Amino acid sequence: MIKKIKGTNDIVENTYIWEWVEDKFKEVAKRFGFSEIRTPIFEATELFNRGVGKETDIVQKEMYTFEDKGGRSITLRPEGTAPVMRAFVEHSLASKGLPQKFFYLGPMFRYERPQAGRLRQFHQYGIELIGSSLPVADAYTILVAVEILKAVGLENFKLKINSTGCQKCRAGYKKALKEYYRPLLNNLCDDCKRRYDRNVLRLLDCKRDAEYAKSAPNILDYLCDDCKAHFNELKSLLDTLNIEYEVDPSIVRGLDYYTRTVFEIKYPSLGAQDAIIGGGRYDNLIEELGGAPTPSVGFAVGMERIMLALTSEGKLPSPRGVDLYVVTVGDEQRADALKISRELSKYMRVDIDLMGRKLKAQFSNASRENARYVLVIGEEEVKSGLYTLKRMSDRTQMKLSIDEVVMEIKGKRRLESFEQENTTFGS
RNA sequence: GUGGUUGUAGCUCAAUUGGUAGAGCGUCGGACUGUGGAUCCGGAUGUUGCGGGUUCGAUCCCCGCCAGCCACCCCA
Repeated sequence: MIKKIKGTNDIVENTYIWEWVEDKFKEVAKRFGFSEIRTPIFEATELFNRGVGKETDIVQKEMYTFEDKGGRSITLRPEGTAPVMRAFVEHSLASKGLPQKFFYLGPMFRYERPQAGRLRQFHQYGIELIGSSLPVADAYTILVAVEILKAVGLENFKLKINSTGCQKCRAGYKKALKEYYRPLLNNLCDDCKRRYDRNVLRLLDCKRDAEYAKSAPNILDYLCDDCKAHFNELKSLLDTLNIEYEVDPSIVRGLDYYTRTVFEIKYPSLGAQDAIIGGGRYDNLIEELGGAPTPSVGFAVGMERIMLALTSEGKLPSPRGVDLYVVTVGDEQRADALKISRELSKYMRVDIDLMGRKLKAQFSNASRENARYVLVIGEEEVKSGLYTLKRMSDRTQMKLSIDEVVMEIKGKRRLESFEQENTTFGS
């Protein structure tokens, strides 16, 4: 048997839940003035080297990179921001006026050891607010993130924010960090020893050496006046919105493009993979990709993790069945049933027996599919043009013309000519 | 990539110191000849994850691989 590739997933019985979540997300984003952007699933490798950063784990060890037949180095997108920014630059979208607000939704690829909530092909939903450096843009972005979680019914999440400063103040902070860690170097784990030279900031979120991080210098003490003012205003805007947050100086995030604001939303009961939303500000990214300097903010939501959170909270929607299941008494009515199904499918969701089952089995099938009504077609019905319609919830039956069937099911009005039988079968 | 753990029917799980598989649920059919979720009865389905090894004999022991899960790394 050929099986799915490690770290991938078939979404088969839960597609309706995915649709529901995706619809909520799209709806919220649109309500806040964002419109959808769709970029390719693969890009030139160089985009991520430059955009995400050569020293990040994503680029170092997690990318699905291959050479195509033309000898180009191609990479399956590991995240959504760099491609959106590439498209922004490529289509000169700045000329359409700023800000530009986009949302995206789709599969991302990272070569990692799979776990619950961590797949090699996973799905992210994200938004990008391009063009504004004001703290109100950060607040707006965080607001949308929170609204999205609320829209799907999630409440037990925690927002953590931090500022990583700009290039100016970060330089001073990095220096202070190095000084702090230098005497401790021998006690650090191997990874941290490596990080010391490559990216000192990363030392802060190491779980093994978390003790040292506690008393390390705090980035917030090193922010320049502009960055400090930016961060303070963001906090006061969040306060105004009554959005609860915790300032956590250990949040540095693994992508190199972040400047100033970074934030994470965690859902603590998920275990090790508890980050359901991650985002922040990237004021240098577009310039890095060859565009004019354009500040941006955004975030990404992990769809699989949202699903896990919804499941653990029991907030899953129930599947919607068909409105009407068409049933035939004998084989002779099959053609009529087909014609009637075609007609009624113009007005409602319809299903029909395709297995040649007996009447009883057809009814079982209708209930299993949560059909609201069953339309019985037998000899009498075909002859009279009045069909037996059964409302499954209370087993009420009535004899109706096709027009009347539509009106009953669509619930528009009740006709005088309805001939209620009120018969109940079975039980 | 590192460490640990698990892998039996579609699903959840059984199988006494190694003697070559069973239950519940589901599915299909019947009791019910034009009526569903209940009840009763009956049928079907497994190369016990894959490949080797030890053994007279392996679901059980050993090795390798694959996959899931947990933690690390890191992140959504």
